[in-house]
Amino acid sequence: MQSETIENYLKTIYHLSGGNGTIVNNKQLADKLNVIPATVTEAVKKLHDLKFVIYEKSYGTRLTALGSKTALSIVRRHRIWETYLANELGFGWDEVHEIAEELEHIKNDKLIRKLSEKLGNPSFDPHGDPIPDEKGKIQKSNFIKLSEAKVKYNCKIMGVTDHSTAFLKYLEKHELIIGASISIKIIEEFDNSIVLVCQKKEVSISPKAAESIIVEAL
Amino acid sequence: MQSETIENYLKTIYHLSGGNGTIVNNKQLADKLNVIPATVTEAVKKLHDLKFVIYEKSYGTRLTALGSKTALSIVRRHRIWETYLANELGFGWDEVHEIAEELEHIKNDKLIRKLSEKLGNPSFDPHGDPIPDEKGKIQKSNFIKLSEAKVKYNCKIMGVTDHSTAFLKYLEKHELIIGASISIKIIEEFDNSIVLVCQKKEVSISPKAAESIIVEAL
DNA sequence: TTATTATTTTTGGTTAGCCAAAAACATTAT
DNA sequence: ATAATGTTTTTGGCTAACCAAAAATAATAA
Ligand SMILES: [Mn+2]
Ligand SMILES: [Mn+2]
Ligand SMILES: [Mn+2]
Ligand SMILES: [Mn+2]
Repeated sequence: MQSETIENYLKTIYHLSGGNGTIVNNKQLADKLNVIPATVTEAVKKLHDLKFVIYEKSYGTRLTALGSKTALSIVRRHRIWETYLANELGFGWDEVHEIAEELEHIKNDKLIRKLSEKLGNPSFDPHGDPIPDEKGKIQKSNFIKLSEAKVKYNCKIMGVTDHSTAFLKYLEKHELIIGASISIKIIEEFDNSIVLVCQKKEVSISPKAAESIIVEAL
Repeated sequence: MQSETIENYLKTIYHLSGGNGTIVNNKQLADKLNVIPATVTEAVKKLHDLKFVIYEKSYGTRLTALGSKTALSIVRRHRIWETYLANELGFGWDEVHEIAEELEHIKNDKLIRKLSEKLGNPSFDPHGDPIPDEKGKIQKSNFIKLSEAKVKYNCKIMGVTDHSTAFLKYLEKHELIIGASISIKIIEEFDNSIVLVCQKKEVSISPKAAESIIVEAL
């Protein structure tokens, strides 16, 4: 079985490559995993030997089919746990990521299946991220970034791409939570800030924040 | 924070010493932890340096107050998870131990508190073992081994001391589950086997099995 | 008490994961 | 094209956990 370290590498490569097989470089991995690039060099060599990635010296690393499948199963475990912690145990969406970061490494298929069933086999986690199914298939959506929405659009908040506590707390304060309906009132010409209505209240959102909010245009 | 290895040592020392501060020797630990005695020697030296145990060379090891407190919190996590897996996710009592063996190492007090609350702060796990509270206090009971029960006793099954799948499956087959009411019909003179009635059916139990069943005499 | 057996410790060695510093490559700017 | 900068690799070294084999202790049997 893979170690926790290997699993964290695979998951990180998966995320950095944006889900498709894009090449990832050592610096990016080193930054995300809080190790120095020399450590990454060693690690990706090993992952290559284990057939999880193709590592081309001084160039970069990409997942093989095996690596991709493995990464997806870790992502699945992570997001099932996040959903479980939020929906069944009442944790806030800003708290679940950290705990899931540990729980994701428990390798027991039956456990994940039972959790998933209890949750009604959800396709999205509390941040709106898709949960791969047992085969690794991800339900794809036609969601857009809030920053791409136009004036007068009516949208539903489906997720966030920034998982920081600060950001999530900020959203909560304005009741900008998953599932909330919003309508775009104004997009300021000079700075692209967005004025929208949510729960009958007007809120102004910076373009930076709008970049991190995922919505479905209705 | 303590590593998983250290936690497993502490928990094992706790169990081998029977909960009180009895001295444990290297051979016992080596057997339980599936390592060789030389490895244990190194480990207990380290645990001593960390103030978790008192290790006396060539003699044995016992938990300090700190070690005991730490061990108790691991036991608590283990048993809360076991209860959760059994009661909320529908795992069999023969399946929960193995999974809890991993889950017990997730150190998040809030998580354990939430799980415990959801379960109604139980005092006993699916095997009838007591769950220490946050302070490490164990609710003590006046349970006896079934092998100590006398003829005509009416009892309630409260736990088991053998957690093997084989044994638990055997009990299930005879509907000898936690909470079941039984009455002792006969205790055979020549081999101490016990004939009892459970769910209106007569069952004969070997003295070895009776040693591993914990009951409350009513 | 001496011999035998069991347990414990010491010593030397391994592997996984990490870092620091220096050297080798690549990329970008001038 | 050359210099400056950024990235990657190499080399040497570290710690936590493990094992094997040999030496030292302790416990038990003769
Ligand atoms: Mn992780
Ligand atoms: Mn998520
Ligand atoms: Mn464990
Ligand atoms: Mn138990």
